[in-house]
Amino acid sequence: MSEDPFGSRLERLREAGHKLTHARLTVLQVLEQSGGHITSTELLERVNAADPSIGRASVFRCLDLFTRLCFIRPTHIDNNATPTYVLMSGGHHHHIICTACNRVIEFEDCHLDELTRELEQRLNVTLTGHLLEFYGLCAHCRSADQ
Amino acid sequence: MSEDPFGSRLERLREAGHKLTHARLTVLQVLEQSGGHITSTELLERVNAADPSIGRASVFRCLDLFTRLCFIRPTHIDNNATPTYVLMSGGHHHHIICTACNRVIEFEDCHLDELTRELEQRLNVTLTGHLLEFYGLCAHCRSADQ
DNA sequence: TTAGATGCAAATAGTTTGCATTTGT
DNA sequence: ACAAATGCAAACTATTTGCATCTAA
Repeated sequence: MSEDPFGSRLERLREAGHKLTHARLTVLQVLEQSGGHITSTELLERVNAADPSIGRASVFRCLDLFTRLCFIRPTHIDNNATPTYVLMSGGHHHHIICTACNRVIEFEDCHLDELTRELEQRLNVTLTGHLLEFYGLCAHCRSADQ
Repeated sequence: MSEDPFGSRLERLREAGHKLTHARLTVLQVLEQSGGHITSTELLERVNAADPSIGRASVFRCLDLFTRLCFIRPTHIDNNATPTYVLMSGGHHHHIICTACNRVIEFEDCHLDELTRELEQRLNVTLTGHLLEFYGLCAHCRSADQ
C-alpha cells in the first residue's frame, strides 16, 4: 500500500489548526477505506453504519474541509448530479474515465513534476496537488464500438 | 481566438446522430460565450435570457449530452454543490484553482501528448480529451499567507 | 475554559421524470 | 412520416442553515 499513512493526514489537520474530532476521524477513515472513489451518498451510508450518531451535516462539513485541505477532490464520474470524491494520495490523482461505460482506470505516473515547477515559477503560485482525468473509450468499449 | 469554431461542434453533434435543435444550438452558443467556465445556474439564467421558451430540463439534457460528447466537463471550482462546466476546447482544458480564494488561472500548454499516446498503447484505450487541474495558492493568496 | 465543532430538523437548491406535444431530417 | 427531442410541472435528491449543545485542546 503506497497510500498516505492515516497519521499524516491527521497531522496536517492539526497543523492547519483543526480539532481532531470523532466525526472527522471517522469520515477520514471511511474515505481511506473507500479504495479511492466514493460518492457523498455512499459516504453517508458508510459513516452512518460506522457510527449512527454522526450527523449528515458533519459529513458534508468534513467533505468541504478535506477538499480545502486537498485530501480529496470532487469529480464527476458518471455524469449525474452527485459528485464522486477521489482520494488525493500524495497530493495527486490520475485516472481515465470511459465515456461509454463510466469505468475508471487509474494510472500512477503522470510526469507532471516538471510542469508543476515551471508553473510555480512562471505564475508565481504555490501548487499543492493536481487531478488529471482522461476521457475516452476503454479497451472493452473500444472493441464493442468496433 | 484559438477556440473551436462553432461549426465544428455542430458537425460533431450531427455526426454522432443528434438533431440540431434550437435548444441545443442556443445552449451551445451560451456555453461558447461563457469564457470557458459556467455553472448550471448561470447557464440556466443566460439561456432563459436568450430564449425564455427553452425549458430547464432541456438545458440539463444538453449538459449531459455535451459532456458525453466531451464538449464540456463538470468540475468543482468553489467547493459547493453546483458544478462548474468547463469548455473542452480542442478536447482538453487546464487550470489552477486557488484553494484560498477560488480564483481560476488558466494555462495552455500541458505537454500531455506523449503521455496520452503512451497510455493509449499500454492500456489499449482511445483517449479523446483530458482535464488537468492544479490546486494551490495564487500569487495574491500566497503573499497574504506571508 | 472556551473557541470550534457537532447533531438535528427544517429550508433550500439543484436535478430528474413522465408524458403529451412539437420538430428536425 | 416519425423517431427524437422538447417543455412543463411535479417529484425527488442532495446540500446547507440556524441554533442549542457538546467537546478537544
